[in-house]
Amino acid sequence: MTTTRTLQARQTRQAVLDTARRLFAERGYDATSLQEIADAMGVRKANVYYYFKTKSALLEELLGSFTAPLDALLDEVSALPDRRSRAERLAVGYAAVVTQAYRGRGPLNLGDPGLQREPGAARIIDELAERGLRLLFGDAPSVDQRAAFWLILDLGPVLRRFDELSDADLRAALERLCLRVVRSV
Amino acid sequence: MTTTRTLQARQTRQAVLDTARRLFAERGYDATSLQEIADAMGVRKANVYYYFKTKSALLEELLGSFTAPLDALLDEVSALPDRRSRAERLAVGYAAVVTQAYRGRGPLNLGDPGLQREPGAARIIDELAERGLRLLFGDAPSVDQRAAFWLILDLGPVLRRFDELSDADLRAALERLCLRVVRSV
DNA sequence: GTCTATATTGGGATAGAC
DNA sequence: GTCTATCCCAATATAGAC
Repeated sequence: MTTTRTLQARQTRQAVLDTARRLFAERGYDATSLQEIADAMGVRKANVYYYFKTKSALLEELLGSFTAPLDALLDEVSALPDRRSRAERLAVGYAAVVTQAYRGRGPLNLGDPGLQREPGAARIIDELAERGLRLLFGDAPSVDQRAAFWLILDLGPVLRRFDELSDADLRAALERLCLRVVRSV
Repeated sequence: MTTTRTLQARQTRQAVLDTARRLFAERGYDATSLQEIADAMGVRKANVYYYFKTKSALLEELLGSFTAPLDALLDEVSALPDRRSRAERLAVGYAAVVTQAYRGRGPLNLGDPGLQREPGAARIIDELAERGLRLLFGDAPSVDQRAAFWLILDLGPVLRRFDELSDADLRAALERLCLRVVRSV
């Protein structure tokens, strides 16, 4: 049975994740303290630690919820036959995931130096990226192809500049941007 | 006259700047302590404070040495007549400056959340960017043009992936990348 | 100009009551 | 499950000797 307490637990845990994602995006991972997360939620810091043993554990779970839809997208794309349709589907799907993540709770900035320094997070990002890179450009991507790919992997700096756009307009703009960058190489 | 002491001062001050730039690039601004900078230079922390009153003062001077060549580039470009030649000159110049900064002492990652949070640094970056944006695309840039511009403003994530390229190859790759992105809109 | 020593604050993390 | 209280440490920054 689902007790009141386990329900409460689910809610609080999710609130931690949502708040952390927003604050990590706004201020960066390193500059966001668990104290600030707790304050923004209206709970005590120790309560946050009840759900996540360390700050990096919180980050990794957060990152997982961001990369899971991307992994699913790569699964789907790997079934497509030719490179062109793969690029198309990837751009559309990527724009959707990024927009959703950003507009829902703030983006997870994959280029955040704080993430690169957490070994677990860096590994997750690298593996996802390598898979996408090979799916798009084959096993021996050229320098230009790799450069294009790494350029669009982190859309955080772009997203931050388009607060005035509707979700649909933002997603469409990102689709066009990604498609143009990967198609030109 | 130039005494031994003022000479020493110039050297130490420059060493602080070089070391800080390298560490900020490698680990991020927030994650780099003045203690680490001092250790890497082989001096005491208080000595670093002798040259820069605060950590953010150090950042701003560093940022200035990065944006100065870019400002000069914008001056030069603003004298060109048509948009196409401007884009060409900007891409070439931008690639050169970024490569030089990166290979010389490590890049200054303009997308570092730590920089965005320092009001002085954020202002410098925004002013430079706005000027470049208008120079490239006129006074009313489209959504796609703005997206393309903000995308290439921070090449840090791309640079980090090309340690094996020679300076010349890296610069050439960045030129092609920038040109393709801004030309396609 | 560089050092030693220290003040002070804030962060991550844990113990134990309720 | 949430709280109060606390530990420990690292970071920014300053004072004053050499």
